[in-house]
Amino acid sequence: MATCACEINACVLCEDRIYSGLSKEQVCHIREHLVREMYEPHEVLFREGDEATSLFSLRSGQIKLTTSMPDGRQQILRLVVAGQLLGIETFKAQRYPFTAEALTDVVACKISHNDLRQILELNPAVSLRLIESLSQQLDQAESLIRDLGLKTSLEKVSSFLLSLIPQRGDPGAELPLRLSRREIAEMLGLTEETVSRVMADFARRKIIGSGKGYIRILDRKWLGETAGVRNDSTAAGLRVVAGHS
Amino acid sequence: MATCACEINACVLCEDRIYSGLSKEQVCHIREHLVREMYEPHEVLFREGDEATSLFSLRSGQIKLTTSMPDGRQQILRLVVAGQLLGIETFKAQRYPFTAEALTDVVACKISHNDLRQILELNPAVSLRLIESLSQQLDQAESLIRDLGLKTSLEKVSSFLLSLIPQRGDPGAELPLRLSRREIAEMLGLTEETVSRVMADFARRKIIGSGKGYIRILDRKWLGETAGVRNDSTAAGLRVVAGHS
DNA sequence: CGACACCTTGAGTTACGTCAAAATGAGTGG
DNA sequence: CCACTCATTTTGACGTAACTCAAGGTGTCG
Repeated sequence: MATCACEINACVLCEDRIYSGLSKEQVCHIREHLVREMYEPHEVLFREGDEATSLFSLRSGQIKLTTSMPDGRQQILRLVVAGQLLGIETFKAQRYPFTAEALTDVVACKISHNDLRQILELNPAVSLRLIESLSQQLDQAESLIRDLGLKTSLEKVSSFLLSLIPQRGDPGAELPLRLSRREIAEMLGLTEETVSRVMADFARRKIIGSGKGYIRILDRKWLGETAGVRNDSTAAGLRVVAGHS
Repeated sequence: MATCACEINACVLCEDRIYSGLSKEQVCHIREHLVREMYEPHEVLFREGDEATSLFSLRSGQIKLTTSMPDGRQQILRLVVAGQLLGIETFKAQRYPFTAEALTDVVACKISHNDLRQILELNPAVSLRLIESLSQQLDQAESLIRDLGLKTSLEKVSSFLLSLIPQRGDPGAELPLRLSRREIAEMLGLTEETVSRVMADFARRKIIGSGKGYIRILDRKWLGETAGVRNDSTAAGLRVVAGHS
């Protein structure tokens, strides 16, 4: 146990509990495959099109995944937060389909596809966790598709703001906002000017309070209705329930 | 064995090869969990918001997954083709986040989450296949996000048309087009009028040839450039795949 | 202090949506 | 076969949400 290269316990691949049933030697053997890496804000983990041999599990910090067109237009595909995986898309593919850039200080575990494959064959519990993580990511991606495909700028920004609310914790508290207007725009398929206008409007109407680096949700109900959300319990999924024949 | 309820061999969960290493009794035991179901065009497998207990593996046909806003706006999230899974998003969640509707005659295998969980614990190989399938779906979803977020109507339709080209087979051949203009629009975040105009324009410029129920790609290179396809990979997102039965 | 990145606001433009009407085609029944 | 309906597609004229371009404001850091 003491000889493990990766002794941390805060990411999908590192958690103790998924190794129940394995001997300490086996656990160490697995953990030896994990390489711990650190990044600074704006540091790039890899670029779209780079050859992909590994995937990451984010221990702490935040990462944005972006894709861009030849002329420079950029789209944020996902924000990766602590505990989530990153790059499983490449489990079969050879190249990263997006660029990964740290938004904050980041600690991540890196593991090669081959090593992961080995681990999965050894331990079904890890597979289950991986499948759950992937399902959640897919769900999230579909939610973004919904936002991009059929919402107005007002609705998009509302959805975005709601997604900032943590699952647990005081919903009325100040929420840290790490993304610039430009980045919010790149996430929602808008321009930074439009995002700025909408948020200024929301602030004027006391729907949100905003300061530098943070925002505060003042009228969650209104945001929910505007975003087209029916069931307001979840913040991650932004579930839309159909009422329609 | 001969007593298997599901003797077919054309979906992720049914393939022989993933059961290598298991006894015939075990394979039968697994397959007993699979329920084979058939659907007609326009038949709905389940609706957004329905309680989710099962997932499906599509044996043949095509299914569209849609989500809608309270006022009726609709977005197609994905087209499911033979061999793909459907509804793993609900592996943890309780409700389907989209409506699934058959576009053609459909044969699918249905399995409950619990049964699947049991199978996965028994057999790591099935997990691997599932993870690969999920990775591919995620990749596809991200590609659609990219199209929706940063492309113009021209670029969107180009991407879509390119996605119709089957991986194998004559690229210049007539491609069956099962989707209506409205459905293409719902996929691309456009209106049916815009799709109609763009496609009429393409036809006038001899970029495609179009007839009822099919289209023919005449200038693939131009479409690729317009869609902003990166040189070494094809657009994964709007992969529809020409149907066969 | 100046340099620089970020945000806001305004005025003018445009890509796409909306509304409306006509054209086309498939299905049905006489 | 034609006559009918009904859904889909096309085309046109017009409106508008969001983009573009431009300028000015605000905060941060060396």
